[in-house]
Amino acid sequence: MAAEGPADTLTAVRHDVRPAAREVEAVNLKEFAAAIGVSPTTASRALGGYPEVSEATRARVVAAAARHGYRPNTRARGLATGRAMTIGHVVPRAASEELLNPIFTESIAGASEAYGAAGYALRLSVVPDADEARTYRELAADGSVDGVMLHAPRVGDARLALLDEIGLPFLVHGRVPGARRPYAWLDVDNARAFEEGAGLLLELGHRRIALVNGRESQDFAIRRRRGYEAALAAGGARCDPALVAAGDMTEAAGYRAARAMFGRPDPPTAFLVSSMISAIGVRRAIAEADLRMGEDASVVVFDDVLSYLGNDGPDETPLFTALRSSVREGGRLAAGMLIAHVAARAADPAAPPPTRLLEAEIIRGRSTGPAPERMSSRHARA
Amino acid sequence: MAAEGPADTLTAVRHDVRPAAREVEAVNLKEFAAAIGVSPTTASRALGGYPEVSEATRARVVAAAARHGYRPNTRARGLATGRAMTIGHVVPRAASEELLNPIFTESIAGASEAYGAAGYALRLSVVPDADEARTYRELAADGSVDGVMLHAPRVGDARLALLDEIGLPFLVHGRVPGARRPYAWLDVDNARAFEEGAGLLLELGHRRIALVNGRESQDFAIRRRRGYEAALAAGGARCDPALVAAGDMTEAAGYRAARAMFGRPDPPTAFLVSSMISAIGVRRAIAEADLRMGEDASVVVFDDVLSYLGNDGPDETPLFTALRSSVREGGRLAAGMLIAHVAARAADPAAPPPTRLLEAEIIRGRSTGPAPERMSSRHARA
DNA sequence: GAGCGGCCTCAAAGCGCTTTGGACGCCGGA
DNA sequence: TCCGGCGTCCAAAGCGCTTTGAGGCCGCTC
Repeated sequence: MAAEGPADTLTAVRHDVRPAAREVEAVNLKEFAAAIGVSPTTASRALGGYPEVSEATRARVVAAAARHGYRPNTRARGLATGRAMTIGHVVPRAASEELLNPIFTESIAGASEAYGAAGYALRLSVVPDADEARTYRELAADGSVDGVMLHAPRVGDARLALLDEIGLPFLVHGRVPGARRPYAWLDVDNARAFEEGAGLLLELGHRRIALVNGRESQDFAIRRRRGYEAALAAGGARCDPALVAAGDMTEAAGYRAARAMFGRPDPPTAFLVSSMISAIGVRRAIAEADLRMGEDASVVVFDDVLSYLGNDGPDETPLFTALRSSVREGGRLAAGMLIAHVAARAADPAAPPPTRLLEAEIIRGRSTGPAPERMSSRHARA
Repeated sequence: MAAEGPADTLTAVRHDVRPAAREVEAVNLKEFAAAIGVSPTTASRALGGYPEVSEATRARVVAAAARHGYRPNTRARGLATGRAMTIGHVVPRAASEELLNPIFTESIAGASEAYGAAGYALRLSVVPDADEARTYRELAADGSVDGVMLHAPRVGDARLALLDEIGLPFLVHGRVPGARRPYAWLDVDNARAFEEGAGLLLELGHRRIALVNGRESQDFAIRRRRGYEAALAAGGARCDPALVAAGDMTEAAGYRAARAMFGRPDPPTAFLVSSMISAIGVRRAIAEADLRMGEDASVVVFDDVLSYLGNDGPDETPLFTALRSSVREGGRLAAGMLIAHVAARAADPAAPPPTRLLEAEIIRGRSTGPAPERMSSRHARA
């Protein structure tokens, strides 16, 4: 069981590839069953939860397994059942270096938790960009995964067709605009969230509402703008292109966008911001313009709830008024759906792909307030 | 091969656990070999690169495999060879939520690249904190990994003893102070790096050098302080405890630490900072004190080269003078060492664990300059 | 007291691969 | 011409498990 077993003295190896020393390998079913005095069949069934064994026996076997530390060998089991009990996540290297990185990470962490709870494993591959398609093919060909999760969908994402072609079940965390066939996905209702956010600001009397968005090569950014526009239209507010920025979701970009808008003759009194990071930049611009956030300028932010990026103000109230939807929780839910989807497809290859739209929760923080009486500019308070 | 195979009409399933539909499964060795007119043995050997087949045959088989998209089934192969060809990374949930997160991610990404190149897979488990030990035991018991990588070592880390006990090969990315037995690790020479950094500042004439460090519950922080102290001692500079801060490596913490030091009667003229993020905070404090970085106050930073956190100044020169060591590259190297270690241990269970110390590279940026003539204080330039 | 479930065992057939021990054909050398 | 030897391939065992089919042994019920 431990490392001190007699060295196997593997002499005269014939090939390079050799069975590994047994060190890590644990007892096998036969030995385990013999040790507790049942047949391998019974032990297997007891552990597998099949109805053919009595409750008493099952309990005894399960207890013994826990005590002995016996677990059926994954590979043997997989070989027998035909299932890998593994979900793949493939991240192209370029993407792994982008700012999106924390989002990936967070989603994957959530998914991993869900897999663990369901007895699944997560296989992570960070691959050179050119190898992405090949990786999927290999994953399918050698049967090392039962399905894959797709992150950071792109417009007209080629991965969907590829995976359909090779018959590997998948689920997209996000949505793919322009997809040809139905596919499984889980997404946040970005349009609705931004519609609500803009609606809130309108209710507070704001008319000059800016949008500090992510790049529109990303599906969610497009949807967010649409929601924003819809709200403004519904509220009868004019939609000024000068108040819409789309760029990287960095502190610096948020700062620059907001500062530029403050420099205009008719500056915004409120901001709808696509990420917490950008919002910090917007806040900096507000402070620099000698305005007070929540009084002279309101901010509503979309908060992905990245775990190490809190939204806590000095007291209990959140700093920012936010549309909140946890990416990690999203990853967790997506994982559950994917597992179910894999099972459904195994039973019926024509099973329709599951989809789910999460609503962001709106929380009131200290960054929003009624629109200032008069259009405030950076000089208004002087 | 594709999804359109006739539905298997799996009727009257007896149990819940059922062989998955064959959709994803590819052709097997027997079929493949038959298709190209060789025996399974020959095909296997050709693909495996064994000397028993002629070059001509091998080429033919390999080409056919590429064309057919044939890859030996991972589980079957693993079962036969006794190797999982998989390395596990276990991340306790709490840790995954910490600020350390980006470091983890980056190291794992690097490792994944190396595994991929070596034909290994990475199995990632984010587990509830209480389940960490159990996870390792299970990983060993069901044979799903050949070894594990350890991140974020803690003082007297209990995982070493546990893994030794269950006989699972591992490698630590970092080092564990107070370890009882030799273990495999890869680490950056933090002491040397900070010694060099402080040395550079001393050479520039600085005597009041501050250290803005991470928490000393982390091994690297302790080593960094030691390096700093050693350099000061060697340079004959006094080591003022008021100029040493240890805390979270956040922008805010860096800012606060530097601001507090500037508020003292005898402020520092230079800073040695443990992370790029903190350095941004330090820079903010410098600006706020109406000083110029690189002139009135110098900064040397340890740069983990997180891919989405550049150190580029306006022109080609880096913004910060830095001790640079890429975490991602570290992960990559660590992965290679671990794979080799696993193989070595399989051949000889008593094989000594490999270790490696990486030297950080020092790069000159715009944040360092000669010590100001007179001790500058925030009022000196007024 | 025969019949019947319930629980369990045994034996065996795979899952798809690697690896061994042999066998087959073909070569050059004797 | 015959034979050893080499290059090549084959048949079969076995990795550890699940799953099936065929009973066997209980203790019940009727």
